[in-house]
Amino acid sequence: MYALVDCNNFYASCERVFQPALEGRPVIVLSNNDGCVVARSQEAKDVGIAMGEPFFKCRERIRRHRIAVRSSNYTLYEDMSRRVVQTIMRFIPDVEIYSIDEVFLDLDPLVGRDLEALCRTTRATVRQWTGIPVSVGIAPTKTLAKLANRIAKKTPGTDGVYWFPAGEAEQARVLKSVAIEDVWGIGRRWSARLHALGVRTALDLSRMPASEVRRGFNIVAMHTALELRGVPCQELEDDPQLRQTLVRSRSFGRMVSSWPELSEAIASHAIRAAEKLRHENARAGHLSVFVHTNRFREDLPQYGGSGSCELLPATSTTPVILSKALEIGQRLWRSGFQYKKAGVMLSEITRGPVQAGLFEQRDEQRDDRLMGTMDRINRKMGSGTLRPAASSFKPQRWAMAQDHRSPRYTTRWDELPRTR
DNA sequence: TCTGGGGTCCTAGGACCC
DNA sequence: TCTGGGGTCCTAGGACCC
Repeated sequence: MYALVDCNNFYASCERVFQPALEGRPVIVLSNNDGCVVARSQEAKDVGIAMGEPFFKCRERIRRHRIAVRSSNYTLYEDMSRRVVQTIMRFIPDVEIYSIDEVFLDLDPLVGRDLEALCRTTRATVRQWTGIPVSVGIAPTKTLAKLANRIAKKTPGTDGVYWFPAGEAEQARVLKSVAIEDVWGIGRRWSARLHALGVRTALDLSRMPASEVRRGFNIVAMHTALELRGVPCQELEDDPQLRQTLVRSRSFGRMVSSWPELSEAIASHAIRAAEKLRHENARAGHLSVFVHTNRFREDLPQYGGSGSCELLPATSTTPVILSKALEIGQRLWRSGFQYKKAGVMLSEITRGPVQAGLFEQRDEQRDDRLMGTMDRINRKMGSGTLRPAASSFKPQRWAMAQDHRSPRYTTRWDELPRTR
């Protein structure tokens, strides 16, 4: 048996924990750069603010409905997420952290106990200790736990916890109530194709022959269909694997065209990517860099490109990654374009011993000591205290717009919440 | 004027091997 | 008229997720 715990309107709920005056009011949270709406309180959903809607297109409705607007504050959300998981683990220790606001739980080791009561206690405690409301779905497969969670959220009588029923007739009734596009793993494209085949609900998909799903779509879709029938195809992944890629990229607050400005943006992404890599105790064997213009500005000339190189030996040393990223960036840069976005991607990520390069001159142990020292100083004195000169020292034109950010209440001494 | 960022997995096809 | 059989690796593109 699996449970899925999903935080309700997570980012909006985080904002409310520290500003209770927002309770009962519509709240939205914007993406990086204050570009799009990425989270909405129930009240904001009710007045028709869509997920992913560009901010500038809903300004009028925001004013009319007195919607509270926040820039995204990932420092706060990540810390709140950690607190929610820790609280859950007090009750149910076998967890898979699926996303910033979702956790799968393995209930099998607790069999014999009153699982529903346990889930209700967990839910109430998370609310009490962190302030975050969550919903819980319980079912024999992950796909059904997702579906059950959705029902827990939408059905007032469930009080936030829903157990997928055991009886066949009852199961069919529930599956029939879920539209195919609301099934986990079925996106827009596949929904359209399934509709064309007359498959409109979760029940319809569960009744399709597995071989037909396999042939018409792929093995992932087949697993989804089987899981809807109660056949588990995905296990709990409680041992986090090493990531495969690490990307740092941003749209610019304003477009830039000069190489010095573009290079600063690339430099800051390379620096942050290398830091993140070291934080995960890993190294990368491949680096790529991309830049592109604003695709929405059809009146302007468009250009985009990417380039890459091997990192041999695999490394997490900032100066190495930075200088190679800038070399690639310089090759990509063309004058006469207005750039909107740049990014750096690290891949072939490994941990542990690395294959040395035959002709490499660098002293890697010295590099590691230097980076370790730099990271420790930055941890103690504040991020960016020590940094390469290639990054900028002043707020720049390309810096991210973030006009509505709340304080980092839980991670900065000078931003602690105050009672008055 | 303003349009996010970060991930995973699968498949098909081409290049190459013996 | 008929033109082998069995593999691996890489990449691009397409799907999905939050």
